[in-house]
Amino acid sequence: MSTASKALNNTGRMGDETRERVKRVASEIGFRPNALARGLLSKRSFTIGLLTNDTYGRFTLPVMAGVSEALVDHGVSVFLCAIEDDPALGQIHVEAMLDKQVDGIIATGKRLDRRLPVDLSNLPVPVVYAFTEGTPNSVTFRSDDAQGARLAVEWLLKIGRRRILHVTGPMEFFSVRERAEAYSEVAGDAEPVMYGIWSESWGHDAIEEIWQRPGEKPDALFCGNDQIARGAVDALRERGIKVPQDVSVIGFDNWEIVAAQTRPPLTTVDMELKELGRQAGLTMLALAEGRPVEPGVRKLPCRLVVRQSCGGDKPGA
Amino acid sequence: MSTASKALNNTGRMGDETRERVKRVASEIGFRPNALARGLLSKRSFTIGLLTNDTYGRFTLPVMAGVSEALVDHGVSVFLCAIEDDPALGQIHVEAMLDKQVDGIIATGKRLDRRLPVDLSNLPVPVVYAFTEGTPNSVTFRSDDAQGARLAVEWLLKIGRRRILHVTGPMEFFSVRERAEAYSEVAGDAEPVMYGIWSESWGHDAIEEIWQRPGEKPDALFCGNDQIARGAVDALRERGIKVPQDVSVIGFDNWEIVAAQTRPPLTTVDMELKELGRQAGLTMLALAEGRPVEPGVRKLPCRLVVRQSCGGDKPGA
DNA sequence: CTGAAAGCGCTTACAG
DNA sequence: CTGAAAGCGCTTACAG
Repeated sequence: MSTASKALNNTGRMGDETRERVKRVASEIGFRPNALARGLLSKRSFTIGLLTNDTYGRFTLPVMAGVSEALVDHGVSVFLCAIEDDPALGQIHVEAMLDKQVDGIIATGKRLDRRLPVDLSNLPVPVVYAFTEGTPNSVTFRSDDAQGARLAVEWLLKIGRRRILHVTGPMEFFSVRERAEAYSEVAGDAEPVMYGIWSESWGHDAIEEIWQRPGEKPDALFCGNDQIARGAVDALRERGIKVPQDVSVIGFDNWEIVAAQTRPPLTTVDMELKELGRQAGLTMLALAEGRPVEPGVRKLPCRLVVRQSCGGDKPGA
Repeated sequence: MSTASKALNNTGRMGDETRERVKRVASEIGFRPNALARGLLSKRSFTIGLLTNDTYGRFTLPVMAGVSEALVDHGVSVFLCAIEDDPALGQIHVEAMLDKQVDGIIATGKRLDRRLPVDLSNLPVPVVYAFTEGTPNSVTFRSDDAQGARLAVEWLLKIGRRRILHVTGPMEFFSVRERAEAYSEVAGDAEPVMYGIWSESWGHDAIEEIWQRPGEKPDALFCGNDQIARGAVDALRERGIKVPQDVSVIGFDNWEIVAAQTRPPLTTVDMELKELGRQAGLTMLALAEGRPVEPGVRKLPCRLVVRQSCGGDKPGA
C-alpha cells in the first residue's frame, strides 16, 4: 500500500525496478487515485471557485477561459458560480465552495468599480480579484483602460485624423472616466466628451446630435464600446457618410459578435481578458501553494485590433 | 463525535434536547462539515461536471445557468470545462473530473447534430446530453426546432402575412433542415428555402437577391437565426422598405445582443436553453441518486418572443 | 529498501 | 439514548 503510494508519487526511496513495476501495473489496471482522499490529507483539493455576477458572460467567459487554461496543466478544476447580484445566492455558493475545500476563489464581474454582492474579505482561503473591485489589501487584476484609450487615439492620430470625438458610456463608470481622461490628454480636449449609455441607439443619437449642431464635423470617432461604435457606423452610413474614408470609427471591447459584423468591421481595443484570467489563475495557484504574492492592483495592457473601420494600415506602435 | 454527526444529520435516535444542543453549539462555532471527508464515505461528491465545446458561450451560458439553478438547492456545485474541439483537452478534463469523483457529467455543445470530441460512453458515472448529440442509449435534451419554426410561421400567418420566405443557415445543420421542413409544411412551399450561412451579411445578400429577381416580393421573412434576421432588416431599411409595415421579419435564438439592438427589435423564437439546462440538471441529480431515468431524446418546446419586427399583437397561441 | 501503523474528517453499524 | 470502533482511500513518518 505505502510502497505503491510512494512509487506513484515519486517519493520515498525504493528500487527503480520496484517503482517501475508498480507504475506499470497501476496503468494496466487503470488505477486513478481518489482526489477526495488525497485532499483530505494534503489540505489541497486542486479545485478553485470562480465567482461572477456577469450573467451575460460578456466578460466572464474570456476570463474563465484564461483561468482554466492556466490551471488545467496543474490538475486544478474550476467551479463556476454565477450569482447575479443576489447576496443570498452569493453566500450559498461561497459556502458550498468552502465546504468543498476549494484552494481559493477568484472573483470576477462586469465592472472595475463595483464589488460583488458578497463579502470575501475574511475567508479561510485566498481570494484573487479579476475585473471587479477588490478589498483594500487584496490582489486585483484589471485592464489598463487609460493605456487602451491612448492606443486608440494615438492610432487615429497616426493615420492622420485631427478632429477626434469621444462618444462613450455613463460617467458613473470608472473605466469611462479613465478612458475619457486619457482621450483628452492625447487628443487635446477641443471637444467635450459625449457621455451616454452602452447601446447602439446612443451611437445613432450621438451622430444625429453631432451632425445637427453647427460647426466643423469630426473626422474620427473614438467610441466607449463596440455597440456605440456600431450604432455610429450605421448612422453615418445612413447619412451617406463613408466609413472609413470620411470618418474613422474605433470601438472598445473587441466583442466579436458586434465588432466583426459591423460594416465595415470595427477596429477596436481588446482588453485581453483571457490573459487577465490566465494571470489571475497563476496567482491563485501561487497563493494556494503558499508562495508569497504582493498585494495590490495590477493593470494589464490592452491591445489594438485593426479591422477596417479606421482605414490606415497595420498596427504600428 | 458520532452523536454530533447524527445530531447534525438528523439521523439516529437521541433526545431532542441533545440534538438541539449539538446543533446550537455547531452553529455557534461555525462548524461546517468537510465535504471531502463526507464524499469519501458516501461515494457522492455533490459535484458534477459540465463539458462544452462552445467557446463563445452563446448556448452554454444559458444551459449552465439552468443547470446551476436546479442544483444549487441540492448542494451540488458544477465544474465548467471548455474543451473547444480538442480531443486531448477533453480527455484531460474528463479524467480530472473523474479523479475528483464527480457524481455525473452533463455534455453540452453548440450543435444538436455533433458529438463532443471525447468519448463519454463508458464512464463510471452517469452522463446526460444537452444540446449536443448523445450516444444511442443516453438521455438527451434538445430543443424542438420543428415546433419553434411552426410557432414562427403560424404567428406570421396569424397576423395576416401570406408570402412568407425562409432564409436560413447551411443545410448541413440538422436544425436547419428540421426548421425548413416545418416551415414548408405550415407555409406551403410556394418558394424554395434559401440556404446560406449564419451571418448578417447573408441576410443582406438574401434581400438583395430577392429584390433583384423578378416576381412578387414577400410580405414576411422567417430567418434561421437572429443574425440573418438583423442583416435582412438592415438591408430592407436601406432599400426604403419598412419593417414591419411592408415586411414582417422574425428571427430565431433570441440572442439578446442581436435581437434587442436591431431596429426595430426582433420578434424571435427562444429555444429555452435555461429550462433545458434545468431539466438536464434535475435529471443528472436523479441519476446520481440512483433513481431510474428513461433513456431517449426529450424535445423541449420553444417560445415565441414578440418584439416589434413583425407588427401584430401580443402572442396568441 | 519495504511494510505496518496512524491519521486526514467524517459516518455508520454495534456494543453498552 | 450514547459513545467506542471500524472504515472510506489515500499519505507520511517510523520501525524493521
